[in-house]
Amino acid sequence: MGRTPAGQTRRKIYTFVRDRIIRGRPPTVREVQEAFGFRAVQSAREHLEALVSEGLLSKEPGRARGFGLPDASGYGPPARLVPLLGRVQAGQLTTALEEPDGYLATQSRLPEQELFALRVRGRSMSGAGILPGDIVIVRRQATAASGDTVVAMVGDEATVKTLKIKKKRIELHPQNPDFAVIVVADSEINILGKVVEVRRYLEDPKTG
Amino acid sequence: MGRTPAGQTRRKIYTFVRDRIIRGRPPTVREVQEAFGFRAVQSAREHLEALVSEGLLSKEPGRARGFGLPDASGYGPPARLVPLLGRVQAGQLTTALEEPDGYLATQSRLPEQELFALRVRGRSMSGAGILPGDIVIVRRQATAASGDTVVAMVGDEATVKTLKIKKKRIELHPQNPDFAVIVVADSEINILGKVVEVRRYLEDPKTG
DNA sequence: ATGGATACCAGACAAATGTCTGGTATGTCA
DNA sequence: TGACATACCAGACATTTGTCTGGTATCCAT
Repeated sequence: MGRTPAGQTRRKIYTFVRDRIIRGRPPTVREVQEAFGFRAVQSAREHLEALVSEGLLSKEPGRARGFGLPDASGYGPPARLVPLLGRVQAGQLTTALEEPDGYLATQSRLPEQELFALRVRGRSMSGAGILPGDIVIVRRQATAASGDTVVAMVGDEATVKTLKIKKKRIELHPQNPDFAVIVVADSEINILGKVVEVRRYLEDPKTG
Repeated sequence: MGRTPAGQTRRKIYTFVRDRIIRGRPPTVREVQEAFGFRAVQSAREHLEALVSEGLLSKEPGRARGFGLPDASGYGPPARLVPLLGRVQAGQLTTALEEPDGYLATQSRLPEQELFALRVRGRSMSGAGILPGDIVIVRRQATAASGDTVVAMVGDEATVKTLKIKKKRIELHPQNPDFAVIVVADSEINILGKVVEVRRYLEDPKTG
């Protein structure tokens, strides 16, 4: 019946669908139909197919709620959750991973198992903008390049430091003049991973 | 046939389903069945229903891919995307919001429209651990409390500062001795919002 | 005006998916 | 041992959902 200017409804349908996907469940064709007051399923379907042709949506034909966001859409890969660990003590990483304090949404393409998040204690990295209470997201790896910010075991607890590789030894540099450089033989270093992201929540992220 | 120790398979199914929801589309009962090698749909169904009873999953009966993550699950609300703006110039916030540089996954419960993200320029907030290139996530609001980290218009560009409310005037404090405090009459202040989160990507978040 | 494109509609069919009934085997515990 | 719960299976049915065919109305450019 009535007719909408070209592209207007289309755009709204796109935002609607995208929002639903991000929230965890794409809409069915009929849900789109109802949300926009179409009297025919086909109307919704045509818009949706058009959005797929434009590359704004992807879809798996024949499957219920088959729409998705294409990887190359600039909206980032689908989010996934990374376990947040309160603290990690000697040899306890695997155990800690099984009982996380919570989960953080990230957009990393890495397998979930390769990432974890850790709450920072102490001011030893303040000079690098990593403050107590901040959360670092870490990619698990046993080695790292000189200059990388890493999580390593120092004594019996995991700490964040800047890695410096020297000829015969390895140094863990704090970024704060009040703390001392830690020097270890390269056979003794125990690197848990490399920091790929730092986060700071200035208010409760759940309520805020 | 074979039988698995109590709860083991159940736990794996939970992780599987949760992961799929976060990625944007919950599995069907039959997808769970196949993923775990059940020879009957009902087996998968029983596990799923049990997870709902335990409160680990929510579901809408009768609907395709009807499972979801309960809000109170501790895994945070479903992720949603916040638009990332490269820079904001005078009066351009609304325009900028329509053409974001990308999107970031967050777990905020706030409506999507109330949040935006901004890339930080300059070292004026280094003392607060906010470095150039960092991303701040901002809740849109025209006022804020003294001491809050805010995004405000200074000249014709948005900048991040600490807000101090004095008797008759408002001060925007940098956190860096090299920068000067900005003093404005409280009628002239133009606050875009309050910083609720700071992020720093130490390697390319898409490849990393 | 006319052909084409867009936006929408009505009704149906078929596949995907949720749900159900009734069963077997294995473990736990009184 | 027997009652009970758990884990699983086989096969079917009903609903939801994707898909299709054929149509009307409006706008635009030629």
